[in-house]
Formats: sequence, C-alpha cells, structure tokens
Amino acid sequence: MDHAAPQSPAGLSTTPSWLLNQTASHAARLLSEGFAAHDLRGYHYRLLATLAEDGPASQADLGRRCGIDRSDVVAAINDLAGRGLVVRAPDPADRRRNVISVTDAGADEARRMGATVERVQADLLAPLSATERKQLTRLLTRLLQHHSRH
Amino acid sequence: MDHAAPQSPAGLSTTPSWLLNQTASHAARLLSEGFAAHDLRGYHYRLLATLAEDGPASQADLGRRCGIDRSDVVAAINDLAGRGLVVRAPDPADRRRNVISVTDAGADEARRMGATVERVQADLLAPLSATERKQLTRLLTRLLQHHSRH
DNA sequence: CCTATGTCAGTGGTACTGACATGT
DNA sequence: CACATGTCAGTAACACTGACATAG
Repeated sequence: MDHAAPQSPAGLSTTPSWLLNQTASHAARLLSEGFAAHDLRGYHYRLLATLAEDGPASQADLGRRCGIDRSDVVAAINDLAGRGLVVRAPDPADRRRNVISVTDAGADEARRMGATVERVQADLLAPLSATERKQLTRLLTRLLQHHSRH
Repeated sequence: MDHAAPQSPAGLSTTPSWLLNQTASHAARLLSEGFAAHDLRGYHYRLLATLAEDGPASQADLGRRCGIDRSDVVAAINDLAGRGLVVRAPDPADRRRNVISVTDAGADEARRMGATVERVQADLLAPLSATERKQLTRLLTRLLQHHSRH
C-alpha cells in the first residue's frame, strides 16, 4: 500500500527460472517415459550419445563432456557394459584410465534412443514454429555458454 | 565413412531438451545456493511466494498452484509452520481442508527470498538483452501452457 | 458410492560430496 | 610433491506412487 510495485508483479509463474524449471521438469518426465521402453535412463543415453558422437574417451573425460559427475559415471558405465553396449579397456598410455568405447550394439541402441528423443522432442516443441525452436535453442545455448566459461 | 549424415549431426549439446535440462539444472544450483542463506529450499520458496501472491489456500490447492505434489506439501508446510512463516487452520466450510496463510514474518521472508531470486536471475540471464529475456519467457510460457491443458 | 483431502511411507533418477588407492 | 583417475559410500532436493482414514 505504501508503494506500488513499479515493474514486477513478481508472479512465480512468470519468473524465467520457474518457467525453466517447470519446462525442463516436464521434458524430463516425457523423456524418461520414452527411455523406459529401452529399459535405460537419462544418464545412459547421455553417455551413449556422447560416445557415439565424439568417439571413445576415459570415464572422467566422458563425464566432463556430458555433464555427469565422474563418480556417477562408474555405475552407469557398469550398466552399459553389462549389456554389451560399451566396452571398458585399460588405456596403455595412461594406466589410471579406462577407455570406454561403444560396441555395434551400443551404436544401434544410441540410434534407437536418439529416435525416441526426437519423437519426444517433437511432442514437447509442438506448439513452437521452426523459427521459434531455433530461437529457443539459440537463447539457451547462449546462457549455457556464458555460464560454462565460469 | 560410408555415408555423410544428411541433416542431423545430432549433437546432444544442440538438443533443446538437453539445453533445457542443463540450463534449468544450472539455474537450480544457483537458486539453491541463494536459498541456503535463508536456510530454506525451493519448495519453501514456491509455497511462500504462491501464498503471498494468491492468498490463503488449502494444501491440495496450494500444491496444484505451485506444482508440488500434495504429499510433499505436508512436510514443507510443517517446516514453514514450525518457523512461524505460515499458519495452518482448519477450514470450517470443509472439514477435510487446512487453510494455509502466511504470517507477517512469512510475508517478510517471501520478500527477502524474492529479492534473492531476482539477484540470482539477473546473474543467470546476464548474457541476454531485455528483449531476449522476454522472448525466452514467452517461448517457455507457450510450451508450458500447451502441455498443461493435457 | 465415488471423489477430494491430508497424511505417511517408500521409491527413483539426478546431482553432489568426501574419501581413498593408484598412477602421472 | 601436487594432481588426475576410478571407485565407493553417503547425502540432498525433487518428484512421484500407493495406501489409508476422514469428510464431502
């Protein structure tokens, strides 16, 4: 009463970080439903996709590339290796490291999961035009890049 | 080697759902650091902010408004009530319900946390112009609205 | 009878921390 | 020596499920 808010009626529901949270949360739900059909989860897909794209890597490096903590990579790679989707081999050049590579079966699974992701994403982005999708991608990329260079 | 990918170098890092996930995850980290100073967490802020904006509500209604499952509202309201930030009172008109209201202290805390959120958000959105922030907000709002009408 | 509410107990995927042995 | 790597154990916030007693 003593002062009218000049610009922000605040409104949780118009707050970018809230919108981001809710949208990502919705996307995560859709994705995990999609992944359930493969009997795998988000971590597995990220690792598999990164390996398929960028080739073999050590666990630590893999974690860095796909934003998974190195301590969480262990169990996920265990799962994937147990299914024959990746192989773990000691790096002769640096005996601390395990070099992880996708197998043929792993590459296939990566493709299948990629298709699932595209399907889910088409659903998620349905209300946006192609131009708007590019806009969104560009804006989010800018945000991430800015914050990843510390 | 045998075939050049026609359109999609795929690239996890250019996938909207991945970008959404990473950006939201980054935002969540920043926010939770900010909230730590208040010794409260995201759930508490959402509830407090929603109460401060929209006024008293039953727990189930509150959960619906701010996207928290009704079973999770219980503990969060317990915390807030234990600190005297909200009060729980039986609804005489419907004896199943508890009507939750913010106290003065709760309204103060909501304002302080709101300021924290704005500060964090300014940091998060630093690389974007005012126009781009509106664009982002608009795009995310469209996505959410589309998917919240089932 | 069916539905809504508040509550409790439990689960699950993601993310992180701290520690440790080993190797560079 | 400092540092990186793989591993393990534990934790935290969030999101969700199933069940139940009670009230509408």
